[in-house]
Amino acid sequence: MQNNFAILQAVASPRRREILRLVWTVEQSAGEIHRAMPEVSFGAVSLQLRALAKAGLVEIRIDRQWRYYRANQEALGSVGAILKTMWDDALWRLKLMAELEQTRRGPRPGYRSAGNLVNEREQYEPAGA
Amino acid sequence: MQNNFAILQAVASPRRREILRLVWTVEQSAGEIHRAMPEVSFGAVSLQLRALAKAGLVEIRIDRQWRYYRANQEALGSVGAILKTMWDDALWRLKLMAELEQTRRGPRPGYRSAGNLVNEREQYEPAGA
DNA sequence: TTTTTATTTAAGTTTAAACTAAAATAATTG
DNA sequence: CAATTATTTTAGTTTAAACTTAAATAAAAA
Repeated sequence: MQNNFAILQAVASPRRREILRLVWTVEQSAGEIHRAMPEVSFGAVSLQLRALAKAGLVEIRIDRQWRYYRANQEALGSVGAILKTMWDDALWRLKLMAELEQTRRGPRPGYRSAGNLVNEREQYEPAGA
Repeated sequence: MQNNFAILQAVASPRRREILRLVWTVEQSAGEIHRAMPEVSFGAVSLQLRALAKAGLVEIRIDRQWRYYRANQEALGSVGAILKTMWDDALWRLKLMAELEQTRRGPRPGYRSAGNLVNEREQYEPAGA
């Protein structure tokens, strides 16, 4: 059976969660993972990958001189579902913030500068409403 | 909304999980909690309680000079379900081990010492099977 | 075989968490 | 108010995790 303690322990680290997210649906080599997080050394990435492997949370496929890592979603069990929710929430929040930024940027719709219409008011309702 | 990161972080510590288990269904004062884990100092218990409170995982009811702590199961969300599963599993495992111990301890069923029946063989199947 | 590419591992350092002991706070009782 | 009880908070220490750099391993290409 899965060792839930080890899973919670492993998943408590933001760095390891970041790695898990990167290899959640696609396998990636340690080098590719490192390129996605250059703020940390290659060695650190390798060590965290080892920690994840020790907890059984990533699977490794060896091909020539490369080792491809991939999240073991089954091993993560319900903890995996929590991670997915967290990531989806974060994405949703980013999207919402981007939209708010959009409405804040530039003059309000219908604003005229030197007599010229700068920001045409969009027609939100269908024409024949 | 609940901060899942903080929850995972808080729940990664065995000590904090132990405290959560103690106050899962009944409220307990810091002193009572400490009496249940005397291997650690009172101060340490208090600090972990503060950490749990900061993450919103315990609620506090103040009555005179006592502060009663209780797990906030709602705040824990799906992480709470994982904890409960862990604890139930551990209990189940302990029970199983105790049973195995039982069968190992003493003479095998039906053994006779100096002509006397020492360990009566139990009737596992219903009489009329 | 030397060089390149990919990665791990070891040694040592930095940083953060957990802990202890003791002082501080706070309500209660005599 | 002094003493008691319950608990928190502070200061300093211990322990463990995360990290960096560099050496080691290993497969592949020149």
